[in-house]
Amino acid sequence: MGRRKIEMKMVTDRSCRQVTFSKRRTGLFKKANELATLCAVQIVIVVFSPGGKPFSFGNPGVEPLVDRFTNHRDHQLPRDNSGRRSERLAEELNGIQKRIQVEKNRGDALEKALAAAADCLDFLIPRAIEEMGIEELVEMRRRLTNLREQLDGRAMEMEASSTLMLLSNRR
Amino acid sequence: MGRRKIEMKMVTDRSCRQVTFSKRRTGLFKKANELATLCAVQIVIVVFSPGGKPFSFGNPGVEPLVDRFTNHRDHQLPRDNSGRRSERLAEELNGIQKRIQVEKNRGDALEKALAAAADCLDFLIPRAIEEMGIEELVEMRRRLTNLREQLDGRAMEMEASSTLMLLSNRR
DNA sequence: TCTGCTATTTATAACAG
DNA sequence: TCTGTTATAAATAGCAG
Repeated sequence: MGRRKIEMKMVTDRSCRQVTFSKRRTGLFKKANELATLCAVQIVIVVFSPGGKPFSFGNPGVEPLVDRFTNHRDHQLPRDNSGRRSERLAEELNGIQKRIQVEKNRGDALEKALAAAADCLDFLIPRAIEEMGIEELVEMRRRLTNLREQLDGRAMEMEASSTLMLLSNRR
Repeated sequence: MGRRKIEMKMVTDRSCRQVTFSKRRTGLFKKANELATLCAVQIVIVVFSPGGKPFSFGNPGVEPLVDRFTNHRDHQLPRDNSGRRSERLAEELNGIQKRIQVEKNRGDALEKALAAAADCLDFLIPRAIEEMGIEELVEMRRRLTNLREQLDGRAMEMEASSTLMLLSNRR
């Protein structure tokens, strides 16, 4: 899909990897947005960057990042190419807009993460958690611990179905 | 990306929508898998089909659905097109294989869901849950309840950032 | 309804600034 | 390090069976 075909294994160069991550993350979120739009379905994605920073996409939720970044060419920051009276003013404005954009992005990302968390919550803990007593919490802990052990061990491949069956009954 | 360009709005025909969903979901999961492989990052996707069925992809986790379903063409069910001695036998076999396939699909789907759940778990509850004491569990419940209330009300749009800030500090 | 086939559109790897 | 461009690889819309 680029100038040449690439091997499907980890990109060794840090810098290239970061670039690849950014581009492909954008592409993935765009695809997710299209899927959500075309098929009217709910979707959530959470991905951690090579640096460990979380990025997320969710639908429904606020307008997807993708669109925001794809369609708003006219929101470009002012260039210092015309009148000179505005030079300093423009610079200041530039700074302010940048900060606003940063905050906006942060808010969007976190909101998406929250939506993701909530969806996961629904998945893991089907019924109202606020009604749980201590005993149930303990039981939940046991269940989650179990789940984690199963996963960490990766030894579950063979008996997956039985374990999974149990889990499935919770939905 | 197909024979002709399509409008980015909900596909009105039910049948077409289902097909589009299946194809694009596969594509999305493949992209996600590539991103995870190329950049060595964790990722989780949960999407609900038009029919409301959950599909999920997670890395790390067990082998992706995509590969499993993409590569096993040879597992097709037998057709009743040849010898007649085997007619009844074939029918029976057919039934059995169908049941196996159903169970396999079910297992695969659940396995995926499990992986997704585990990833979400990491997201919500960063440190080892098995070490949590009762007090911490209670605190966790409080936090989760809070989260749910925020979401259910959807009244959070404006003050999202503050709430979200809290969540973000957990990473 | 599901699987496979291509004409096309879309995503992106390598570059360039 | 970020942003934009372009040649090319990859995804997929509409069909066909």
